[in-house]
Amino acid sequence: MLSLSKHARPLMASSMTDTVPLKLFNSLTRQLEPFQPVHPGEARVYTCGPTVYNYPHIGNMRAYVFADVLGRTLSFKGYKLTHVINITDVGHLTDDADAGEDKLEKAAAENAQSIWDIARHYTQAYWDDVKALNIRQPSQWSIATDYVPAMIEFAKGIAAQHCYELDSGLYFDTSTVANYGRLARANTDGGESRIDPVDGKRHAADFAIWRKTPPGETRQMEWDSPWGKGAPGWHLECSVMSGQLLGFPFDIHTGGIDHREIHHPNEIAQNQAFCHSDASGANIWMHNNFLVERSGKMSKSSGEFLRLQLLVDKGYHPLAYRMMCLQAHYRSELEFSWEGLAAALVRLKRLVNACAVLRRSEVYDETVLLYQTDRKSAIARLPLDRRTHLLTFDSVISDDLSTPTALVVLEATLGTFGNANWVSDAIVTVLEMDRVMGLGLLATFRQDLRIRPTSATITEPEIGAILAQRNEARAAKDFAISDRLRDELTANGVEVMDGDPLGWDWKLG
RNA sequence: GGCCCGAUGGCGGAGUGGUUACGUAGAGGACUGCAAAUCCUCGCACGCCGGUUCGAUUCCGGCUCGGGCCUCCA
Repeated sequence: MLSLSKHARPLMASSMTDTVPLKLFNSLTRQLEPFQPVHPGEARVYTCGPTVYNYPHIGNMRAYVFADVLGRTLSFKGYKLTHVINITDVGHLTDDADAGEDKLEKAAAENAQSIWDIARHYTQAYWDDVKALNIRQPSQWSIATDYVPAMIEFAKGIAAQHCYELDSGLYFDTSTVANYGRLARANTDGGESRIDPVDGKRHAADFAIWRKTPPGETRQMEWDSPWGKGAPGWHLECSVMSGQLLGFPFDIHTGGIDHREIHHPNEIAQNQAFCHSDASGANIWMHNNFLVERSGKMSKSSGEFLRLQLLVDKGYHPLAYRMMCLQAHYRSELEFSWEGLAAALVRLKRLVNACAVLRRSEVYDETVLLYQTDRKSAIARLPLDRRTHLLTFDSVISDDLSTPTALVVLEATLGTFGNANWVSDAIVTVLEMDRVMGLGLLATFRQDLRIRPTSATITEPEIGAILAQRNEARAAKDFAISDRLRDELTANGVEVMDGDPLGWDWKLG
């Protein structure tokens, strides 16, 4: 049992207007920093989104669960959140050199479809996963191809002072900005590259701002520009969309830790050039660590990879994966295993089970209504000792989004609501905490978590019929028949649970 | 070759200069016709070698192993 008092703040400071300061780890400084909004009372966040040339794997989705928890926390802390996630539907290369093939063009060629159809299809697949993981809709999805004219304007603005043109495109000279690569802490001079550099580049780290279509070729996605027909370099889009939609400087830029080394340093260089400033464009840069899998299934290039739908096919509710993500800190690597996913599902089931007691209360509807219409007064009505739990939760989540400990606080808090008179307090507390965790604890029923594995052959009506027969046999104390029927269900992957309102569940693994 | 990170119980994963979360799995008990579900209780760990210290899993150094980035990648 976690010691709640260890995290609790003195009640003296317990007015909800005086919340714990939010501290976040800034990759730029590699330390925790208090969140101080650029615009008072507001939080503007930009998240590097997916490239839609393939299905997202669950490792990709960890980044958006993280960004979601960040956004939810900012809302929880009372900031007016503007969150932008981009959809990259252009500008990814498959080859080593900057002049290589575009991943979308390649996918279109392999599938004999229009590149635009491919992008639409995988964008929808991504949005399906977003929804299934209870990731909140951002204020805006920015689609890269909608911003190509803006990208060209941006490039024109920095071209003279910071760029040079080669046959293959317009390149950014990284020596023209101060402290290039400081985010990555990379020594850009040392070492030998394993990659053949593009001929003519002034520095190995220089990158494409505009990629020209090779002479004689025509691409499905290409635009006219002062540097000829072609497509924008993929670093350009994030600078343009974040700057246009959030304004420089904005508060927080998030992405996977892989972006810390190349993409974000390049984005920062572009921002510096555009703003004529040494500032990076965002006050805080945050990076989530990877989901790792020992057999390397997390790499798309290896062919088969773990999709959220595969988890569902095997009988795991998507929120079990969200739970799995929340159990680890976003800056730690997280090891994926089916055993670990099963553990997360069981934990989620038990939490939902505990919350089901609250939902059956006669004060449930009115309490939820009160919370939804006037959240602040619903919280203000909590007795002081009850409100302390929320302060504890606040201090934990405000400590660089410590979701693993926040989960423990949530569970420990639920455990203290033993008295029937505290049900409405418990409901308000759970609603408030789940606002951040996003597990849908009071929106999900136990039966929602009972996902039919695709391998199951027996149908739900058949299960119901057998269970009815079994109950008859049990009533007649004919346990031989009763046990035979249960064995039959077990053989079909069904677990019978007599003392559980649900009655039965699919067996996993 | 360069840069960076990690190593905690069966598995996952927090955290800490001294009393070492939590989940899941496992054990015992309650309940059950018997199980399961549920509830209660309980084991189980800090990679190796040195150093600093009264005391190190926690700080420092070395080693081993693992991972990431250097090319698109969450």
